[in-house]
Amino acid sequence: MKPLLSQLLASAVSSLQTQGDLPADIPVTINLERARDRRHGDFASNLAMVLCKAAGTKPRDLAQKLVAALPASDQVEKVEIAGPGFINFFLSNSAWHATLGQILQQQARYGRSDLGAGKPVQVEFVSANPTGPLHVGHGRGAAYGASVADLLEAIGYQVQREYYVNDAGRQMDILATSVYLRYLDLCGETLDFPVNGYKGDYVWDIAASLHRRHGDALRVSADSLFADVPVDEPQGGDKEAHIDGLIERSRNLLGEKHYRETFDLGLETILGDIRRDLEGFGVHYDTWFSERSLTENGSVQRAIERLGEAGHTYEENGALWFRSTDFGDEKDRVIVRDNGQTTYFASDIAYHMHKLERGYERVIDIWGADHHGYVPRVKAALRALGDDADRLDVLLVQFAILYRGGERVQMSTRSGEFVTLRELRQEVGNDAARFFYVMRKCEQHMDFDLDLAKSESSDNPVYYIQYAHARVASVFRQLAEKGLSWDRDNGTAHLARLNESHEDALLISLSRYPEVVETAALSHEPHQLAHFLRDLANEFHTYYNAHQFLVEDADLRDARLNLIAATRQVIANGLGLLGVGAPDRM
RNA sequence: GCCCCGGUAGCUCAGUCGGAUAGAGCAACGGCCUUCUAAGCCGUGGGUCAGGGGUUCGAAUCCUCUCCGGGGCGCCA
Repeated sequence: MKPLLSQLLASAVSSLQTQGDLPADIPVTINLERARDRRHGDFASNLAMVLCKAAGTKPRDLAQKLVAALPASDQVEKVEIAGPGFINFFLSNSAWHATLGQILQQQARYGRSDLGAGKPVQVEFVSANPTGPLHVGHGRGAAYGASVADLLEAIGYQVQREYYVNDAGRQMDILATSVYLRYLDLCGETLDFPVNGYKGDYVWDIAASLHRRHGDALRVSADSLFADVPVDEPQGGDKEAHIDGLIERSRNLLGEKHYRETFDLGLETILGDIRRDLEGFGVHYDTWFSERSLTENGSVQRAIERLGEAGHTYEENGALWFRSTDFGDEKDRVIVRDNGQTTYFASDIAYHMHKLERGYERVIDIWGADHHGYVPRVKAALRALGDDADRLDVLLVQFAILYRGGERVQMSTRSGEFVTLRELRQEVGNDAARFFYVMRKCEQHMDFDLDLAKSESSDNPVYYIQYAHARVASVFRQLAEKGLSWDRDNGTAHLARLNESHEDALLISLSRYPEVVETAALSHEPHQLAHFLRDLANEFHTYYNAHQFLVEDADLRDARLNLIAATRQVIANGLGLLGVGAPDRM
C-alpha cells in the first residue's frame, strides 16, 4: 500500500507543478513513512515541509494545496494536515483487508518482490582458514551472511553465495607440519610440539588417518627433523623462525609428493568438516572458491602484471610494491616478497579482480571486524586496476564475545581451547543460534552468554516467536477436533467483523512485512526482521489472550481464522529468511 | 600516534531518509489458567540518549571537539 500512496503524492506534486504552485525543475523525492502514533493516521509524509522553501510558502499552506490535488482512492479514508505540516493518511478498512487476502493467496511468496530485477549479486562470507573447525566467532558471520543473502534473494536479486578457501599460504603449511609432527609422534618419535603449531585434537585425527594410510613409511627421526632448526620460544628462540624451519625440513624430508599429500589430507579433512558444519547450520553455498586456483590459472600473475602495466608498482629492497597510497591507502603494500613469493594480498587483489570480472552487479564481502584495515587496500587495488571499487561492499561483523559463568571466554584456534560452532549448535540448537546471531546489527559488539543461551532457553526470543506459530497451528488442530472447518472465502467475505483494536494492530503489522523485508535487505540488516517478528508475535499473543478464535458465530470465526492463518504465514516466511524453523508444536 | 566500531532504563539492546510524547526484553513489584498451549497475557516503577558546541522549522539520529570501552595498524594469513 505504500507504493500506492507514493503515487498519489507524486501525482499531486505534478499537478501543482503544472499549476505553477511549485517550480517544475526541483528534485522531488516522495518521503512516506509509517506513522508511529495511530492518531497520526497510518502513513505520514513530510513532503510539504521539504518542499516549502522551493514553493516559497508556509509548510501548512503547501500541505493544503497538495492534499487538494491528491487523486481520490478507495484505499484512503481521509487525509489530514497536522503539526508543522505533516500530511497524514488514514487508510480505509478495505485497504487492510486486501492485505490479508494477499497473504493468504501468495503464501510463501508474500513479502517477496522483484525489486532486484534478477541482477546478479555475490555474497562471500565466513571464508575461515581451513586450519581448524569453525568456532563461535565464525558462527556470527555464517548466520549473518546467510540471512543477508536470503534477504537479497527475497527482493529479487540473483544471489551467489561463496566461500573463499584459503588453501594456500603459510597457515596451511603450519597445519601440514603440525599433522606430520603428530604423525611422527604416533610412529613413536618423541618431540617437543612447536608453540606455533596447531594443537587441536583434530590434528591428531588427521595424523591418525595419515598413519592408517602409510603405517610408519613416512617416519623420520625427530632428531633429523629438528636438526639445525632455530629453537622455539620456550628455549629462548623465535617461534616464527622455529615453525618456518620445521615446515622447510618437513617438506624436504617428506618430499614434494608426500608433503603435498599430507597438506591436502589436512585441507580436505578440515574443509569437509567445515562444509558439514555449515550445512548442518542451514548455511548453504553455491561456490567454494580456491585461493590456490588463482595462482594455478595465472590470475595472480595477471593482476600483478596489470598493476605494473598501469604504472602502479615499483621495486624496493628486492620486493615488488603496489603504490596503494595513490588510491587512498595509508601506506604502500608489498605484493611480491623478496623471496619471490606473492603475498596473501596479491591473491586477494586477483580474487577481487576475478569477482568483478564475473559480472556481478554488486559484490558483498562479509569480514570479521579485525580485517577492517584491509578494506582501503583492496579498494585501492580495484581502483588501480581501473575497476569500479564501489561495486564492492565490505560489511564488517564485530566479534561475538562469549561469556561463560560471567567470565569472558578466550578463544584461540591454535591452543585448541575454543568453543566450536558445532558445540554451540548442539548446546543451544540451530534455531536459537541462528536467531541470536542476527538479533543485533553487525557493527554492534555482541555479548553471547553461553549459560543463558544453554540453560534458559525460554529467555530466548526465538521461542517466543515460534510459540506464536505453534499456537496458531494448535488452534487449527482444535478446530478439526471440534469437527469444524475453516471456510476461507467466508472469512474473506466477513473481514468487516474484525473490528477489535488487537485485530487492527495485527493487520497493520502484517501489512508492514514486505517493507521490513525490503529495508532489511537493502541495508543488510537482518536484525530489523528479527525485531519485527518479535513485535508481531507479541501482537499475536496479546490477541490470543484477549479473544477467543473458535467462537460459535461462523462468520466471525472464519474471519479471525483468516487473520491468524495470515499471521502464521508471515511468521513462517520471516523465520525462514533467518534460517529458523517454524514448528507446529512446541 | 593513526584508523574502524560502540556509549540510549539496573542489565542486554531497538530506534527507518533528521519528525510529532525515546521503546522492547530480562531483572523488580502486583495481578490473570474450569475456557483455542501460562514457552503466554495485563499492570506498576525505572531516562542528563556519555559530555560540550554547531547545523535547522525540528537532533538519540547530521557535523565538530572531549571523555570512556572494544578492535585493528607486518615483506603474517
